[in-house]
Amino acid sequence: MFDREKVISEIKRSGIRLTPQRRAILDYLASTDLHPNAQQIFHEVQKAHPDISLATIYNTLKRLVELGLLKMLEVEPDNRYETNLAQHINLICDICGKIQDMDGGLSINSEEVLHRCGFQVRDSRLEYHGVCSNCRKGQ
Amino acid sequence: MFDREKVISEIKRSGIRLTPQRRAILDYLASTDLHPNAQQIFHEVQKAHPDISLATIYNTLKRLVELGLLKMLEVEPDNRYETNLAQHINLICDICGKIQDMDGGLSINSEEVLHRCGFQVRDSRLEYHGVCSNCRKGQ
DNA sequence: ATCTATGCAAACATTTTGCAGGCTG
DNA sequence: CAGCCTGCAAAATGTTTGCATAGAT
Repeated sequence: MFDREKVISEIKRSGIRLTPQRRAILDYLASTDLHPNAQQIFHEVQKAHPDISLATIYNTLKRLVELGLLKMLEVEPDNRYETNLAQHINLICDICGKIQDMDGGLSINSEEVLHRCGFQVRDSRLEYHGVCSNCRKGQ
Repeated sequence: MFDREKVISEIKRSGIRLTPQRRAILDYLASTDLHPNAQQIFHEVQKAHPDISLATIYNTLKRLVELGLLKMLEVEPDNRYETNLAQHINLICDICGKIQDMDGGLSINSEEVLHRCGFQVRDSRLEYHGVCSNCRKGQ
């Protein structure tokens, strides 16, 4: 899901510094598929780095997104981060907010979009909103 | 794209009040496919209603979304609103922020998602991010 | 006449930024 | 040892809320 070693070597290659705080953030991201938000990452990383600040979390996440090593999901009430860079569909539960990945893509391809709309596709963002299996039980 | 008359009758049926401000907001939404944000709607409606407040814009938009008459696109830096309720893909330009619609959907259907992931799909949100035709010219 | 909607301003919450000092490479 | 990164706090910004009054039904 998130090859910590590969990401670290990519960071070194890019020239940005690998601090203990950034290592801890990467460790957490490599360990979860919860699509956490900044606060969750903050609380988790705080366990090992009690002095870390939220600003460092945000700065690091921004860098990782810029480097293309992390994807930010712009969902309410606050952004979530995912490490799965392969094309997939995010299943987002309207009840509990859980996000799970489902492999799959679109039938329409980039060339067709370029031809039909003159739009050059660089990235896709595919979401299904609904009710997850857990929340369906409770209803 | 947005049947103003149908939306108005739906509003009346639902019991929420149809004020001049709300009419003006609906008129603007029916007239554009710009996928405007709250500020743009505010500025546009201000032309006819100089005293309208941003809070009224937000309240009305929220009501319309709750009624299912409008869709909110959770994009940075601020949310956009779209009146096209049919299944389609939003083409979002990374350069200028323009959003255009492209008809089309996913090859995977709801029953398959339910079967594969136990997830009950209620809505989809499909976006392609890239560069629109206008911004491609300038590059 | 009732009760929701409005406008105003303050409140909120997430994210960003400025700065002095610390640590990576 | 140069310069990026950190933590802290303040700022910025989109959105929500509280309240008294106006207005739709």
